[in-house]
Amino acid sequence: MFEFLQKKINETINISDEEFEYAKTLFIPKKLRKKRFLLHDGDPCIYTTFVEKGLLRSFRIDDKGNEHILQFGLQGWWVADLYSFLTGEPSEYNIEALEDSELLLITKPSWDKLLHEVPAFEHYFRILIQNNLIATQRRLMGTMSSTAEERYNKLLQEFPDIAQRVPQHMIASYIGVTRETLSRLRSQLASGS
Amino acid sequence: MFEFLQKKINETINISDEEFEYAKTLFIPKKLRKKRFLLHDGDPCIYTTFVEKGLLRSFRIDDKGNEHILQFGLQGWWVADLYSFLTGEPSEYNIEALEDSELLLITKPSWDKLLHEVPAFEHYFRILIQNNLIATQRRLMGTMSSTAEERYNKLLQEFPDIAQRVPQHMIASYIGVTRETLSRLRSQLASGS
DNA sequence: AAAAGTTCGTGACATAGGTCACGGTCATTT
DNA sequence: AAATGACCGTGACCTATGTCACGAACTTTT
Repeated sequence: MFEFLQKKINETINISDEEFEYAKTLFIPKKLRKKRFLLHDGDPCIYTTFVEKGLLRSFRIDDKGNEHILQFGLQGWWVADLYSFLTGEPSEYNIEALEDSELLLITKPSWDKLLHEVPAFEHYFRILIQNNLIATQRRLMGTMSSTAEERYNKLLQEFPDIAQRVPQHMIASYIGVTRETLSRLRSQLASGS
Repeated sequence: MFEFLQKKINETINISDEEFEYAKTLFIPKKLRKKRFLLHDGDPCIYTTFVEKGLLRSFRIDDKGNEHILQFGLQGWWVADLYSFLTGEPSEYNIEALEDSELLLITKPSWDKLLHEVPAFEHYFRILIQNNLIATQRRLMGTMSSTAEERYNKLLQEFPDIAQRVPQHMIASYIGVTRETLSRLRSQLASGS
């Protein structure tokens, strides 16, 4: 159950076996079936989640009822609504399993404890968040300077198998267009080249 | 020269006077006059910058020659191209002073030293980056779900005096529209309400 | 196997925002 | 004081993308 977490953490920091054994006691394993929700908007996001297996998505529903995907959570990724997790405020996001998934949950109090008692974890999460910030900044600049087609290609490059694993309308809502626009774009790409 | 830095840091963490005195030795004070560049794209971003006074902007120029502003750096803010700073790769961003500014620069080696030797700074930067990530995620979702007018109003709300301090075309390139669109939007707002 | 829901394509049309071009004002430089 | 360049508004037109509507294929449920 903890294999992937250990592997991922060891990619960035060095921790002793005892430290990892301690960390393990703070996580709550959970299986989540496809189409089930881990978080509904309006509720506070009380866990940060590590994806051991499966696939999650976090998304927002805007005033007009349109979905916008913030993140796909593949194996080895962390998923949460950070703001709600840190403040306890109601979340504006939903988190849903797109495949049967195996998750490791950690609550805010446990997370605080972990970061405080094992400084290597503070270091680990700093780097994790840092990389996430870089990626999010890139995506932001991409939405401002690239066409839908360029954003689509960039997504396929980053997540080569995502197009096979999730429905097209979710890909559309990740790159920030309607499903119709993506559909036309794809048929152009198929014929054009 | 270090008043604002100390104030800002004390807002999030508790550090002793000795720790701050040590930190001070790692920063390089620099005055940068209006329109001067701290970083040109193509060069590596060798400093992370704290704005003691003045105003910076970091921006990218895309393939078509259009500018896109990633960040306005007001007093008390940190500015850098994080990716380039961390990896040493050439930056795709420019950093320019929009007003005569007083800055505190820290190099990557000094920054690493600081975070390693004073754990409170690791904690401080984790929280800083975390808040930055939350803000960037919000801006990303905003560009996908809001109109140009909504994004403009949101910017004015967040930085009430920015409209007086920077030219309109930079505000346009921050919210992701052309200067013409912003100009029309503003004249609508002026007449409409 | 039938029914219901989900996914995807596509046509007709609407619209927000981009592009190009011009002119006027103001600040900065010489 | 003249000249140059930055800044901003605005008209005419263009284009990418959104909206609405319909139908077909496929999947899941009963």
